[in-house]
Amino acid sequence: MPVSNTEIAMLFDRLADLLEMEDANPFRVRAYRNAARSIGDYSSSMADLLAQHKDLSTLPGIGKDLAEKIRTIVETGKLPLLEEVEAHTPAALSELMKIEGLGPKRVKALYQQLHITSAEDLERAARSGKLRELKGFGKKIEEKILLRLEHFSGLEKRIRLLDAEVIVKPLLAWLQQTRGVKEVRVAGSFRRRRETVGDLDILVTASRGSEVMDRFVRYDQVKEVISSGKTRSSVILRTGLHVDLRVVTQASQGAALCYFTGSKAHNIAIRKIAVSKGYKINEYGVFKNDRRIAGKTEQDVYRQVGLAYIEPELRENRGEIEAARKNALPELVRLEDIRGDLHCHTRATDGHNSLEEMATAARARGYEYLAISDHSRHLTVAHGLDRKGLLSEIRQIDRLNEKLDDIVILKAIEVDILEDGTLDLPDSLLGQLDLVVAAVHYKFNLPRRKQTERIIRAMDNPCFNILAHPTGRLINERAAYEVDLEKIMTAAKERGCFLEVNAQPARLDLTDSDCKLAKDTGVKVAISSDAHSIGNLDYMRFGVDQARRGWLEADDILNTRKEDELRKLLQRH
DNA sequence: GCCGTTTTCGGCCCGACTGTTTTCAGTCG
Repeated sequence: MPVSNTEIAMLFDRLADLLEMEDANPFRVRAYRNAARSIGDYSSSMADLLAQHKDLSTLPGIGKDLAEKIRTIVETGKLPLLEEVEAHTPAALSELMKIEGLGPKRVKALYQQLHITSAEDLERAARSGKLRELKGFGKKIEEKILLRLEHFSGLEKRIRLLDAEVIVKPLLAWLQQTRGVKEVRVAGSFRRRRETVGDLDILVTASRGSEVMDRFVRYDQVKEVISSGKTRSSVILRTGLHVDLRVVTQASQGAALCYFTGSKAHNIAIRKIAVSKGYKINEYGVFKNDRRIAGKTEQDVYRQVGLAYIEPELRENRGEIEAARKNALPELVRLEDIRGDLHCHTRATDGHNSLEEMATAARARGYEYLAISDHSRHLTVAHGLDRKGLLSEIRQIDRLNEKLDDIVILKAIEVDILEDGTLDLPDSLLGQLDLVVAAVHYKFNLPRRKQTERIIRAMDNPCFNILAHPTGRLINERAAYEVDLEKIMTAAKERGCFLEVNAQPARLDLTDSDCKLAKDTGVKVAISSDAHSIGNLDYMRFGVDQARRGWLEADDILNTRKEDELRKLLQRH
């Protein structure tokens, strides 16, 4: 299997950790970290780019040296410089740096003076009171390290956006009730609508002397207070989620919101622009010679550095700044642009509600159409429909459509793509439907080329319209199957097919960068809830968020179309 | 190690909190 971008990024990140311990030039260290991030985020794999003879040094943060190192990694799986460094600085030290409170300097001291290379070594030394004797350490640090070690697994765990929403809601209500508090907002990756969040950044606008900090650390879900100051506090909740709270005054609100929304890479890029114009940006505003010239709103901050306003979902330093400078930012799709849902289930297979209940719920959301796409027979665990079952559902939908006059129920199916690329029901039957959603539900482990061929062969069938959850991944549960998405997107465009952004919070498949790839390829996508109950229809907003992160506009989305336009697009040529 | 609307050399984002210090280094975001 070719070396993945994630693996390359991990090697560079580890190299950065170890170099930091060796007191390497901090800017060189940063260059490796930037490269790791840039590569990890990139939508095409480095291996593919090299196979196509692309010049990697044109990628942001990648110069001649790093391009060559990437080539070596792809060709040999190894990074010689890292191996050289590991000869005198064990790779395991990079793991220790993940423990909160331990950075390069302290880890280096631990290694050089106490020969500690693992979490186990560290725990032993802390228990026997040896840590406090080191210079720069003390009793408190020793205690904290022991506390952190209890829950340290070495893996950073990010939780799904929906789970974060559930956790943050009561906390916001709790903070909102504090005297002197004007506004409470969640910033960070939560506001950028990333599919997972590692921690929560909450920004409170309050008058001076507000008690909000006291109240924050007294919240009954707080397990541990990490730090607590006048403007900034940090806690860990019982769920294990890390929450940072910052308090600012109204005059700084916009600058603070920018600052704490990030991403870090975006902020750094913005601040560099400010510096080149003779300004300084921090969380309190934009300053010229210590005089604040902007900061009340985010719009002010961007305007001051000569940029159009950038939506939070785009703030990843993936080209949005250049686009803002040229006034060429996309006009991102909004939830209100969505006219219907093209993938949902009923009780006929594994859904929880009846056809009529789903229709009523969709109408209540203002939709013009709803496609009922139950499973096909191969998916036995979901009681997939056979010929008879589907015909019965078609008749029921016809009858229901006669009764409804303000929403149209589209006849659809989520048909299995079989191993050989054929569809699970005969064309004569699929031809009677308004649209066909097709999906891979088994044989996830085919080699990349075979999986790609399987899906493209399925698209050759003129009944095929939309490829559901194109990579099959489940966030934090199951990796995507090996597939060449770029090839699939090109094939879909050529054949008049579409890809789905499945809006289930655990799927969000396509990913944000895949959405961008779809846009660049010119293939349109459907944002679909894949609802298995009436409540699930609201997952649509997560799909819209993901699409926005992928730069998609209303025009890039199939289900922003009116019914007649939608039907035209579903006609294969 | 990267990068260029002053630059191919000399810069590289900025502040808060903690603990161990007696004025600041380390870490974090």
